[in-house]
Amino acid sequence: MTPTQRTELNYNDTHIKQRVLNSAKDKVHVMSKYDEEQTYAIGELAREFDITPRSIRFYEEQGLMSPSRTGQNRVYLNKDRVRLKLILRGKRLGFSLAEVKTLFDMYDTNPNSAVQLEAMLEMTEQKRAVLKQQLEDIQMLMTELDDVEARCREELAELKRGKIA
Amino acid sequence: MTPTQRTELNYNDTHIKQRVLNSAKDKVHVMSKYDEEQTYAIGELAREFDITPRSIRFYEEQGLMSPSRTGQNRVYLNKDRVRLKLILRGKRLGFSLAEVKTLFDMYDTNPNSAVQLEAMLEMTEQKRAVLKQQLEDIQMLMTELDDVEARCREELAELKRGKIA
DNA sequence: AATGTAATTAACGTTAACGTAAACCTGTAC
DNA sequence: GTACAGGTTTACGTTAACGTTAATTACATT
Repeated sequence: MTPTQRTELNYNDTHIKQRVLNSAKDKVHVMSKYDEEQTYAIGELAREFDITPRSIRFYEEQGLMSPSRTGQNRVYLNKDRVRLKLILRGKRLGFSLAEVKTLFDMYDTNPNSAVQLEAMLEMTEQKRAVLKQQLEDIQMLMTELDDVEARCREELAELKRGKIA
Repeated sequence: MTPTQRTELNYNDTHIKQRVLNSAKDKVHVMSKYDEEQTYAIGELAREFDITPRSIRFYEEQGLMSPSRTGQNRVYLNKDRVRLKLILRGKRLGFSLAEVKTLFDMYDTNPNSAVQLEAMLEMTEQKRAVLKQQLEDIQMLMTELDDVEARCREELAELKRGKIA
């Protein structure tokens, strides 16, 4: 509903993902001054992603994020911000919050179990099928939009040439 | 949610449909044998598209379709079936029924007004933007799925070689 | 005549994803 | 000190898109 106003800043997340992956493993990680992480307040994130603080708190309540605290105030790190971004992307694709959560849970879980891995593979297969269907739908709708637009422009042209009016 | 268990038995109902059509007792129009349109009962459409009759009635209640009647029973023609298909496609793409309705309304409205045409063009532009965003999202998600899947397969292979377990 | 199958309207119930209001704390600006 | 901008929890309200009886009708088969 709200106008899309953000399409950039997608490439440098590769770093972040790396770090997420790493910091997941080594709990012994010692921070140097140079990788002191940036923090965000709930309002900042809300503004950045054009949602309300209420939504962010709701996602937490549903077990999709768990930011740290300063006293009783929530403090978000980069990994939280990435999570939020993933949540919103999932939503845009029509995933429910519950589905996003199970994806997160699988991703977070120790993947060194064959069962887990098999489950994960099955899940990705399913999603892939859904995505493929959506792609087809989108393409059909696009060409339909092309048609409609073409007809519109044509009729407009005729109107302007006074042929009808 | 319900497992798809029916894709056949759509052709041999023609008898029943014939009778339904005839008992409709055309007001003036006399049909030749060659332009008799196929008709569908609500249950048939429901089965074909794997939804419930309730949903179809709901779409009608929301002004998205207006099938004809035989007595108090709904009778669907091909155009209604097409409409239904469009509704479902819209839904798969994340459109609300209200949005689908406005699209239908615009499409149905006499397009010989410049205002209407301009509005239509604007609308298609907006939708196109949304679709473009969805395409990007889907592509990103696809490659992410690829990554996850690759990692899974790799770890599985290691497991089987007994390197870990 | 009785049974079964598919349809109908009417109306209340349900779930997801928040919105909204109330009542509260808390650090900084003036 | 006080105003205020931001944060907090708790809890009830809301909307979309149906689900789910219930009570009734009509046609077909046995």
